[in-house]
Amino acid sequence: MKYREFLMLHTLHHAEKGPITGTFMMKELRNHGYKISPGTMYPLLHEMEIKGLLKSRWEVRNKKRVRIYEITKKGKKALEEGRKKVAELCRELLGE
Amino acid sequence: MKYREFLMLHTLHHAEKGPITGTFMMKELRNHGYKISPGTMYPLLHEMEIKGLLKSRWEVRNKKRVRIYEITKKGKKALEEGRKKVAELCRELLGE
DNA sequence: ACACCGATATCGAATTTTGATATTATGGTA
DNA sequence: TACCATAATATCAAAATTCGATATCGGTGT
Repeated sequence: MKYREFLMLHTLHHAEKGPITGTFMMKELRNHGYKISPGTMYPLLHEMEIKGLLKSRWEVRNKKRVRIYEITKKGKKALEEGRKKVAELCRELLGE
Repeated sequence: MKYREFLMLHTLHHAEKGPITGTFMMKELRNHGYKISPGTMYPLLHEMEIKGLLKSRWEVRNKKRVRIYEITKKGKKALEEGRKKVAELCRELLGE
């Protein structure tokens, strides 16, 4: 499980709760100690859409045009898989 | 928390249980789904020694000369810090 | 129409990882 | 002793990834 997968996992986690945008995710990740640059975030979201984990549409929010991403069925599956890996990681590093 | 920090954390985790070597850690990480090349592993161990998280010595095992790494007091502290971060990660992604 | 603002997109530079290859010491053989 | 095979460690150029400054794009107010 590489770094980029963790970023995807976080993204899916938030997308599961509700629609997300690029700036929202950057702030959210920042709050959890992940300083992600736009040059990583936007291509990441795009890649996730290509992979079918998210689907996007344009929308106007706060008088700004933003791209809204929503999680797909495939994305939810990937999220569950990712959670299993994190659970394993916890068992491994934090004990049973 | 970047990828390299996760690798360090895993390494400290194993070093806490007992002395480790480069090849041992590569195999161990492989078993947990992290495919690390020697070009990452050895410089990582060296960096960790420079940072004072591990200390090393040469030893002969199975008729081969290996570098043995042991965790230091500073390494144990770093391990605890890392575990806290993983625990946060789990709470965040897996729920309370 | 125009300027400003903020979200998204882009891309060359900087950083990190890879993986093939080199180095090194050991044990065995002659 | 000299030489070879083996395996662990070390190295480094190439590939992959991330950064971050800059560009683009559309909405809003004047």
